[in-house]
Amino acid sequence: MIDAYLEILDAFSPLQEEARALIESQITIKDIPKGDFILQEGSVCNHIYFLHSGFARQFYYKNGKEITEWFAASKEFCFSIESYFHQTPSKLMIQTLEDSTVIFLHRDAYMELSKIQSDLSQLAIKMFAESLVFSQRRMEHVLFESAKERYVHLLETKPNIIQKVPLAHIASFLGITQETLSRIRGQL
Amino acid sequence: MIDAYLEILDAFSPLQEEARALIESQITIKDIPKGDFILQEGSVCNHIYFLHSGFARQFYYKNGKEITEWFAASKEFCFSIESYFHQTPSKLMIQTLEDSTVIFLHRDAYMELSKIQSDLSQLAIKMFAESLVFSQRRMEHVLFESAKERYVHLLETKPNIIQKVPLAHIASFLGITQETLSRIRGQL
DNA sequence: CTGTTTATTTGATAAATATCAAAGGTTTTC
DNA sequence: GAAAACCTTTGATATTTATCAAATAAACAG
Repeated sequence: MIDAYLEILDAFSPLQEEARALIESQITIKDIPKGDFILQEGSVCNHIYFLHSGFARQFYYKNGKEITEWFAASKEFCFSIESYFHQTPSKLMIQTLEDSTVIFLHRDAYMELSKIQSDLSQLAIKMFAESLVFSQRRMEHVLFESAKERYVHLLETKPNIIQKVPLAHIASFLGITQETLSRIRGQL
Repeated sequence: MIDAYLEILDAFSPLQEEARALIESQITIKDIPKGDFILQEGSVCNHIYFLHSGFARQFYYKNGKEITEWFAASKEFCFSIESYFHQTPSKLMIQTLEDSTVIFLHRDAYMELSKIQSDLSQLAIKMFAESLVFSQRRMEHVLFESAKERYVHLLETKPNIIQKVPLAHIASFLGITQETLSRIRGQL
């Protein structure tokens, strides 16, 4: 399990033996049943989470409504960007939608180690850079595409999400109401 | 001029003498007259730009229309995230709106130095992390606020931009038409 | 199974914003 | 300082999406 994890990290940025050993020393693995929270509202996000298996949803409350920010599928990462970097209580919650196995990489330990092991700092740079590019692209979609185009785009790039997740969650992720999404579906 | 620049970097993440000297060895300074491009469409973004003085606009073409992505005021940074990280031709252009003095920090040199000098890698992590938080916040505004709320927010947080920049540029940044923005202004 | 909760669809209407067209204002330029 | 270029406002109308209300459909618990 840990090997697969290290391989995925290595694909972001190459890791030598020493870096791998340091990461291994700073992770914990937990089984989290369906419906439980990986990250709860109000607690500080002190880890980067990796879903070895399972599926999770990241969401928060805005004017009393649940807003889905994104999903994490098997072999993907998630964390609360703002809470992690600013060390503030998280508005974001991360909840499993299936029984999941999650690898926790501890922030402070990692930060310290990244100061003395450059493979680790290069990995962090690469991961945050990719998140930035992703965030940037999503912004373009939200600004310039209609609800229908955004839905079709999600359908094409992440069909598994649409199968697994209730329509209301997808609608809030797309920034539209569930009624509108239902009508869009009807047109396709 | 370089001292002020190093101070601003240092405020992101502390830099020792060695790190400062390495940065100093990798920067170039250029005066760029009003209307000239700091980054042209199609070229690869190989630097992080810092406006020592002046003012610039970042924009790209979408369906034949200019879309303003953001501005860089005096003492601020800019670059094309996607071109810089993926080393692809830039869709984004950065054009000065006033005579400007710009400090160029070279990417490859910086990346190499950051492998051997941890202050530099920590600085990169901090800067990209801040960009991520910023990008995240902007996403929330775009998803949940009306055109009017977004304009008021910009007015409150960056009044200088609204003074300096033609309405059409602000409208495209906000993701609305200039007619709508003009009507919003009329209501305030 | 069968009732109960939860998720999805449908309908009627309202609000926000875009689009197209044109009229006024400002600057810039020679 | 007049013409040209550019920027901003205004008006009429169309489109997209939200909102409120209700009807189905699907999933779930006992």
